[in-house]
This record gives sequence, structure tokens and C-alpha cells, in this order.
Amino acid sequence: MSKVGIKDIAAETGVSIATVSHALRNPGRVSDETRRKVLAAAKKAGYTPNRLAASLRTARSGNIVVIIPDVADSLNGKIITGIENVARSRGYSVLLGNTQGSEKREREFAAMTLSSQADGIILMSHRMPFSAPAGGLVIDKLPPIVNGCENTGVDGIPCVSVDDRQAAIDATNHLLGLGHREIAVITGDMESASSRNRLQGFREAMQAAGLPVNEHWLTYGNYLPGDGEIAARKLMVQKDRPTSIFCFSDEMAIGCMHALQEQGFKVPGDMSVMGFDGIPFARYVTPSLTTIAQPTEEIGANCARILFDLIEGKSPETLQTFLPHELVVRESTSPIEQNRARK
Amino acid sequence: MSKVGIKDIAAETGVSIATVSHALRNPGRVSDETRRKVLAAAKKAGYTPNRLAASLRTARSGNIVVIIPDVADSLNGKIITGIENVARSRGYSVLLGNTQGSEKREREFAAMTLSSQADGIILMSHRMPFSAPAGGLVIDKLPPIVNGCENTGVDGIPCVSVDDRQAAIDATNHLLGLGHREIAVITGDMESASSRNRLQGFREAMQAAGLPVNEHWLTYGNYLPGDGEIAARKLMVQKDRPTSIFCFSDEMAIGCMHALQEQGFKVPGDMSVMGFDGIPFARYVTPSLTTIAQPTEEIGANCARILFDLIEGKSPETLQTFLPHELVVRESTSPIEQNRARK
DNA sequence: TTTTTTATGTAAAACGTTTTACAAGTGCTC
DNA sequence: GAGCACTTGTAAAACGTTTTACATAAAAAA
Repeated sequence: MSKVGIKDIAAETGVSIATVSHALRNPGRVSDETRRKVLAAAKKAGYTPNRLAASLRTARSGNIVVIIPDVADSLNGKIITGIENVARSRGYSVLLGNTQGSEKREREFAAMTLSSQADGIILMSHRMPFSAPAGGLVIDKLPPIVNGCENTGVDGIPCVSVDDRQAAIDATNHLLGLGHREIAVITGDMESASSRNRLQGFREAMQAAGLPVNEHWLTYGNYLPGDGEIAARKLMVQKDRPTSIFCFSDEMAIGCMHALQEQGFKVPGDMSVMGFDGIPFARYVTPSLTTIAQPTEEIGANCARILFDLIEGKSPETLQTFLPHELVVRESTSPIEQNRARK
Repeated sequence: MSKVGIKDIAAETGVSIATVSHALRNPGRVSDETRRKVLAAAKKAGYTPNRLAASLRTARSGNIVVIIPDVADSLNGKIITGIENVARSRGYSVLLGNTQGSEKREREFAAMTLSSQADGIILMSHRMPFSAPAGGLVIDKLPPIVNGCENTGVDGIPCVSVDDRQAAIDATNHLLGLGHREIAVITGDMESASSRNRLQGFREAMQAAGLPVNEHWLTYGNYLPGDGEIAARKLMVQKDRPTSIFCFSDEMAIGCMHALQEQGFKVPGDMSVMGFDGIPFARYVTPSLTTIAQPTEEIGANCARILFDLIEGKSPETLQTFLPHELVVRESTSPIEQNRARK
């Protein structure tokens, strides 16, 4: 039983393969009569067109590759879900490019566009996975590409994310509103613009409140729970301690709370903790985590929509898409008065 | 600047395209001299072979599709990571088949093998995504396929998972060992063999201890935190309450604990809670969760290895691969004495 | 020297589609 | 009845590789 191809359907139906193809792809091009016959024969024979052949001919793979540090990350998982949904609805498939942060892998996956395996790239990284020729990267030499959550800084590449700066301002203002003056920060990877923008927002909010930023209380993390634990321990041994900690990811915030509680500190009694991301588990830790929720699925979906438009030749309306974030107040932050009372 | 193809390299080098192809794929087939020239020209021109064309010719897409209910799930994310790593090392790419449990989507993704988009399937579902012809499914009419964590029950399909029955026995024995006699269970989807096997293991362990299973305390969930919350609330209003709850997923256990604590019950003081899966967050909830850890990445990696062997014509050594689970004892379970004391 | 093997290169077919350019038939208009 | 437009169908080229079968030259064996 060799595989059934378009020829078999043509033979079965008594028409040419061109007609079969038209009947399938281009209904108006053949008579209803013929179309019915072809469809029936195709169904009967269980014919599934070979997508490779079609892609080769049309120079469209119908795939996109999403380059992302870690699928297993709560945030990324949701983003991919958003991408996947849109992709399926538009007839595309998604190739997974899990990089663990490795630049080499980022480039390998990006190269799939060069070998016609993928028509475009959704890039959740701050690095451009292509070498710049002399004179720098030129956008129209590049395959269609969209930046999600991150920003490579290369001109002309659409970006979709929350307004990190404003989100950090909102987060900081929440803490300030509770009376906190002494706020520590655990950042993400400072190579990435998102983390830099958040820090920037934090500084602006502090400045606007007329408060100094204590650089002692700035710790550089990398989004993982372990980073939060380490940072928390480092902060706790300092003589002058902050009254609250703003973490640039929920995972770090959760690790941070864990370490604090382990050492006998009460959250939020002794220390308020604020997260960022809005992962589902933030609700379930104790105390539940106050955070800035990102519209993750929507970010993914928007990336996908823009990318498909790009692939199909429409240029995006705007290069920078900010999706709304949301301050979710839960139990891990409380007014400073309460703090002092306990001390 | 049209795309550079094998012809260009051939022209540039002054050899035939056959020679270029050999130089690239089949080093022994050409002289060192020629090979060097070809490689140099290819590099200089930035030649990347069109994978679609190669795949069409060789009838090998180099892709596999992993059909999975939800990438965003903590457990699945890790499994995919394991798959991805092995895939990359063997030169395969992975297509993502996110189904949200929909059978329709499972079939759509499975059909990628029919259209030559994928060479094989890793299936994390308990349903076969192909219609059975008269006479039932025959394994050698099917594309290469491996079952991960689940089992379709179709003969001849390799399965990789933990020994769910034994794992449930271990979990139950842990609770029994702490003195618990009254154990409630929140199951997963009972359509799936894994959940059925776990329940079976639970029953066996209870029976071995000479204890009855109280069917009132059996709740059917679907692995999500919300299911745990609902189940917990349902259990708490019953007159006779168990002293411990065995949840078939950590997510449910976490939801369960959350609901219990919300209603003023102490975990583990009033109620011990046991999970299943060993997701990273289990460490970070309060109290930290006792659970059965699955070797998720290894499960993924093994699925992938077996699938690639299958694709490449080697038949698997064994159809049923059990990977070792591990009982991770944390704070959410405690001896019954403590329970009674508080009451 | 002649014959046989080995090394290296190539022409051409094949993979399974899509699409262009053309042909033939049908009906309509004037 | 000629001219025209429209409808429907088809032959054949093209997409960019891999691979088979063969050719030639050089080296080895006789």
C-alpha cells in the first residue's frame, strides 16, 4: 500500500492532476460536478496532500518557529498557548525553539527560516539571532520576525509586551501607597530591555515620590525562584533592611517569600513582597502574591497575528504594541504601619 | 537577491549539483580537494540547503509532532523540554500540538504525519487520534508513535511513564505509615489509564492494610487547581471527614490545600495532603507539598529516543518503559496522632 | 601490456505538488 | 453566422534537493 497521491485521485476520477489540485484549492476554477467527484474520490481514498511538496512549490512552509528560553516556564507556557491558538486558526503550525538561553540555539532555530522550514520567527529574546553583515542588520534582508516581551533594539521589528516601565511605576506606587519608603528590588536579566525598563520605572516612581534609591538593596536575578531565595538571604543579613521587596518575576517573589519565611520573617508583617508576571500559582502561595499581571496569552496571540500579517505581506500598524497590565493586590503586601507595629 | 541554491554553489565551484550534494552529505564520495572548494563556496555564499526539497526527495521531514493537552501545564512543560533536547541532538525538530484536550485537535495534529509534515508522534493522550478501519487499528498501518504518561491501549505502541499503580501504593503507604486510616482521593481524568492505575494502586494498598475504601471520599477531578478546591470544599461539608487527602496531581493538591486553609483547616494539622507529579512549585507552597515526583524530563527524553529509533527502523526493546518515581516527603503530611490531638 | 579495481564526477530522474499558458467547448451578442 | 467572452479542463514547467546508474581516469593487479 504505497501512499496515495494526487495522481491516484486524478486517475480514479479520470481528470488531470491539475484539475484535482484546482478542485481542492481553488473551488471556483472547476465545475461543481467535477469538484464533487474529486472530493468524493479524495475522501474515499483517504488522500492527504503532501504538504512538503506543496510548500516547496509555493515557497511557503506554513510553519513559524517560536524561539523561547524555556517552555516549562509558567509565563512562557501561556504565551506559547496564545501563539498556538492563533497559528492553528490561521493554518500555520508552530515549531518549538527551546533555547535555555543559549545564543547558539537561538541562531540554529532562527536558521530554520533560511532553510525554508519556517516562514517567520517569534523571538522571546533580547538578542538578534542573525549575524550583522557589514553595515549592520537591515530589516528587509531579514525574515519576518516579531519580538515578544523582549526587544532586540533592531529597527523595524515589531514588539509586543506590557509597558514595563509603567508597570514598574504602578507596582512601586502600590508599595509607596502602603507607606513603604524602603524598597528593595530584585531585577531580571539586565541584558534585556524589559528588565531595564522596569528598573527605570522603579527609579522614576521613587524620584517622583522624592525618595532615594538605596543601591544596596538592588539585586540582580534571573527570574528563577532560586534567584529570589538568594537575594532574600543577602538582603536579610544587611544591617539596614528594607520594608518591602519588589521582584521582577513571580517566581523570584515566591522564592523570596520562601526564604524569608524560612528565616522566621513574616510576610507581609515584617516584609511586603511584590511580584511581576501574574502566573497562576501566585494565587496559591501563602500569603498569596501581590503582582503585576501580564496578559500572557494575549501577548502570544498578538505576536502571532502580527507575524502572520508580516508573512502575508501586510505591514503592521504599529511597531510597538503595549498590552495592558494589571495590578493584582493580594496578601503579600500590607501597609507599613502594620510592619512597624510588629517590630 | 534571490535565494542561493545548490545550483549557485555548483556554478560557483564549477562542478555539478550532484557533486555539491555529495560534498555536503556524503563526504567520502568526493575528493578532499573538491569538498573543500564546495564547502568554501557554500560558506561564502551563505548557502543553507532547502530542507523542504530535501525532505520531499528523501521522504523524511525531520519533524515530530508532540500532541499534548496543555504546554502551559507545569508537568507538560518539562516533558516537552526533555523531548526537545533529545530531538535537537538527533537532528529533529518538534512541532507543537497543543490540544486543550480536544479530540478534534488531536486528530488534526496526528494528521501531520499523513501530509508528510512529521515523521512520528509523541502522544500524551489516552485516545488514539486515528479512526479505526474495519477490523480495528493495526499497528503497522500507523505512523511511528509513542505514548507518554498515558496509554491508548492499542497493541504495539510503546509507552513511557512511571508505574502509576506502584506510585499510588507508595503514596498510600506513606499516609498509612503516618497512621492515617481515613483517606480521601481526588482522581484525575478517569478516562485515562494513568488515573485508573493510580486509583487501583490506592485500593490495593488500602486492602493490603485491611482497610475499607470509603467511596464517599472519592472525587473525580481533572488535574487542575480548581478541581482540588472544589473537591476539598465538597469533602469538608460531609459529616464524617477523612484525615488525609491523596490528590492525583500537585496542582489539585495545591488548590485543595488552599481551599482547606481558606476554611480554617490546618494542613497538615487537621488534614494531611499528598500530591502527585513533583512540579517545581510544590516546594514553595505553604506547607510545602509531600508528593510523588515523576522524572518528567526523562519521560520526555525517553519518549523521544524510542520514537526516533522507531522512525529509523529499530524496534524498541520493550513496549512498556517504567521510569522510577520518588516519594518526596515534605510538610503537608504528618502523623495522625498530631491530628487527633488538635481535635 | 592488458585487465581489473578504485576513485571521482555527472546526467538525469524522481519526490508530489501548484500554477501558467493554452485549448476546446459553450453560449451570447450583434 | 461571425465574433467574442466565459467556462472548464489540461500539458508541462517549476520548486530544490537526493540518488541511481553510468562514464572516465587513474591505480593496481595480472
